[in-house]
Amino acid sequence: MVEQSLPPLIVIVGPTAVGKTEVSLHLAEEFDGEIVSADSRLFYKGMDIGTAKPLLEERASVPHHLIDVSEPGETWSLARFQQEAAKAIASIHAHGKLPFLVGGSGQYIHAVTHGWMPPIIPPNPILRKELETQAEIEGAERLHEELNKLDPAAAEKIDSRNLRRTIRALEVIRLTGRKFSEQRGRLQPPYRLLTIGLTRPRPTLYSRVDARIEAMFTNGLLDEVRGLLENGISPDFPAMTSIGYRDCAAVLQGKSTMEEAKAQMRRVTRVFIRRQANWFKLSDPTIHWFDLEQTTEKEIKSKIYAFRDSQSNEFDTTIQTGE
RNA sequence: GCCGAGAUAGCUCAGCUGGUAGAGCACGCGACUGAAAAUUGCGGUGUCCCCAGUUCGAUCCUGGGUCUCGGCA
Repeated sequence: MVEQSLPPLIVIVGPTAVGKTEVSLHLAEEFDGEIVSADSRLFYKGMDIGTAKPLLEERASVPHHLIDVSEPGETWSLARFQQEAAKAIASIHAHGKLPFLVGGSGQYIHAVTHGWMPPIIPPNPILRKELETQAEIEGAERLHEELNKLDPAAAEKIDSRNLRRTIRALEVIRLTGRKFSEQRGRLQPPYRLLTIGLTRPRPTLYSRVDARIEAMFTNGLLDEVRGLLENGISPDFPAMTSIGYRDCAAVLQGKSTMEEAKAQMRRVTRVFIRRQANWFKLSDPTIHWFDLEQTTEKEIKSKIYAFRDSQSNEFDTTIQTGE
């Protein structure tokens, strides 16, 4: 059996503020594991409070990967994450440890667990800017029509006003001369997977978020943002689209109040939680869900023990499921 | 107590000369293959404060009541 030779990977997913950090730390300790972060906001140095980054003390007990690995001015991407994550996982396997891929960035997790092979065309900022300008003048729909002529299959899958995705598709087509829809590949992931989903009832999640936002401010979120701005981190950088940072920048500039910032953060975080649920669905048969309001870590651990000792793919339905 | 304004979706409010109602936000559901904590599509919701009257028909007009807000006492 080919599958039996595949190295194991534990994936831990769930919405923001569900408690992934705490649980995954305990699990990694229990199983002598290391954590690979699958969170698009934890790469950046100096963005700690607003991103709810695991504390240094927490990271001391278990090795962490892909946290604090770049400056806030850098732009990450799906492909870069995929490569870095694969590297980190491989090195963990190489020294005989169990890797835990932990995070809430749905697209990034999927890329790993579903073996996505995005088109190999890197972003072209100049072309993107050009297309953005064109969209401003002629409207996003016009670009979408253009895409529809070049690649109807891609256009059908992208909402006509979704400029981001329309531009990416056009970018790939222009730079390769081939259709975008024909350049998205998919392989079997090279791991034996166990995906664990952590959840809590929405109302609980929402009130945890509210409490967390309050704590962020007491812990100095405004100072953190002030520091970033003073270091020349422009609010335009992708890293600054992290929830709360621009809101805090507005407070610092006297454009809004702290209460307004908090309220905005509460709203946006709730919307974020709902969007995350689109990637991690309770109905997904490949995810083993645990409601942290009513399960103990012991139950999760025994699931992982069973997985680790079984050596088979019985836990992993990803392989069988086509889509 | 008097005068004025108001009472419509969970919230803030819109509703032309009477034909049982709508926008934003919230909330729910979806898409996502090198910017993803990004970007984006779809959706439901209502004793139109209560009672009576006029009318073929009242959220809208008339009378009464209740409550809220402001001003004056």
